Amino acid sequence: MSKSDTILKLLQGCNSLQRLQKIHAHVITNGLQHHPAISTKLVHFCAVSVSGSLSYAQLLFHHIDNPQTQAWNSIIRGFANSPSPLQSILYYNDMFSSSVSRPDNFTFSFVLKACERVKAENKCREVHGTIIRCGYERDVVVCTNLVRSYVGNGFIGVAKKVFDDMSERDLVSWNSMISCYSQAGFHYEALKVYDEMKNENVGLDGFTLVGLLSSCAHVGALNVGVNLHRIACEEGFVKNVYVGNALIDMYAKCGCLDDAFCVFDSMQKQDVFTWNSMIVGYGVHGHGDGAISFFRQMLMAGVQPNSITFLGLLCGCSHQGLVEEGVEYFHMMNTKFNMKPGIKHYGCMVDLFGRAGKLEKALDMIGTSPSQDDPVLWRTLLGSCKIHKNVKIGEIAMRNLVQLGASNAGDYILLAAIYAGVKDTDGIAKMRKLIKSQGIKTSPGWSWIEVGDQIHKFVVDDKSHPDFFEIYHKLREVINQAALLGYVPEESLISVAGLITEECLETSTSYHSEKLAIAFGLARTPKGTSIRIVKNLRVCKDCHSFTKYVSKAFNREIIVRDRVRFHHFKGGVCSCKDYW
DNA sequence: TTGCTCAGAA
Repeated sequence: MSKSDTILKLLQGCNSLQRLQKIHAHVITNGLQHHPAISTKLVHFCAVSVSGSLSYAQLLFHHIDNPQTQAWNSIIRGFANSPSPLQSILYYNDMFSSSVSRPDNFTFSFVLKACERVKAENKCREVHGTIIRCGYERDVVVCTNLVRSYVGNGFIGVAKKVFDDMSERDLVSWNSMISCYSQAGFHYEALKVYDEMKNENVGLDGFTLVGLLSSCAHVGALNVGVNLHRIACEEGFVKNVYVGNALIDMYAKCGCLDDAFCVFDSMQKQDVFTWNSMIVGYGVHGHGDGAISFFRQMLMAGVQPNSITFLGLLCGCSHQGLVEEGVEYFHMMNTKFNMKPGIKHYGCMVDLFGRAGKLEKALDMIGTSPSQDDPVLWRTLLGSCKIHKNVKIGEIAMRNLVQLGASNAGDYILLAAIYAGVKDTDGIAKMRKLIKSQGIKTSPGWSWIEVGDQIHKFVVDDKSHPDFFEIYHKLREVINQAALLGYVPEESLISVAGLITEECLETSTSYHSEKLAIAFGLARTPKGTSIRIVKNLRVCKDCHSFTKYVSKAFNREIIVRDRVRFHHFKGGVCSCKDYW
């Protein structure tokens, strides 16, 4: 066996950096440092292996006279997955300007990963052009990476076009499209991709299920989620811990804590994600005690909590008014678990004190937080001032938001509602004028409803639904039925001292998105079944009252998940006891 | 030597 063959063999069995350095020394003493296959292997090991070292890979790489494509690929790949992915793009540029070696399908896949991670949108487009010029636009892996890179850079439409134009799409391509949509917040689109996927006979796996379940959780698509759960059982994916965790999250976010627990209980292995999904689930439902109980069990099971565990706990304490417990866990982070509370934990504490009416303490909390420049903290405080009708601190919060240049329509509406709460008509007029004169934009309100396995989305005064004529007809009938039981529509916004939402600003008519969704639900679902609505904004006072009457008039349970919490309407009353 | 997965207050 020749010396170079011996060294190549040694390299194959190499499993640590120290061992590699010894082999490297051996390479040098034998004068083989310019042997192409050896130097390429050395660089590959250092750049890609978990026990490698990128800086050592760089050192080796710069000693190669004319690095071959494979060596370039290793260094580009290594940096693409490293904490400094920009380096990967710089090496890619170098390859074009200073090397005779040409990029191949691997090079493009790796550099696209780097573009995705550093948000290099222009580079992503440029690489796309090069891919076409070099004739790799039919490579399924390259195109899948291109889709991911475009989504990661915010070009959702371009990504979908690349995906649609792919000559071949395998299961990973479909999974990537779904998970990209899901992670970018395009949940409705993610579920639509699944509909397309079903016609293509590519099957599905754990990755598919996790992406889809995550989108179901976000939009509250329980029927689709339950269907996926059934498929997961049939196809043997329920043992996959990622799938189990995604199922727990889906059930919890759809308001079915019992089903979430069933999944939790049936899992053979529970990791920190599993426990967190339960704790957060109980937390967002306002069951602080449930979250605490799971937290204790988690510690007994020997699972180490992390920062999200505490967010779930603090959120639960805040919604249930468990101030003392919340304070205890906030301190415990530092004293017992050596974790520094982040800005989001401070946000929970501001909410905890604020909700409980301890507004001065909430204000102090912002003072001690790592950043007083975070608009979210001040906005949380403003929300608490609305609940407790505190004009003084409300104005302080607003002043800070304005100074930070972060005030939005929602904030002015909150302050207007605070003025309305104390019947300060001048204050209300001031807010109304500000909103009008500054042309402050509201975020558009929408409501989803799931009927069968389809999701129907409505906006205020929506006329885009193919059956809108029928829906409006039904809504008028529903309003009449509700009126027979005593429902009186609230006339206009700010003049009433009630809950005013952004949606109220958009229109003065009574056709808010959730009313349309409710009318549609009544028309399209069997009598006696529950109707589930998901909203992106808070429920307004008028819609809340309307939904109570509808639940009684039509003998239906109506479950509304708004931006902050769940409302379960049944027999004319709501689970929030009109306090939200 | 390529590509895809789970948790968060307001």
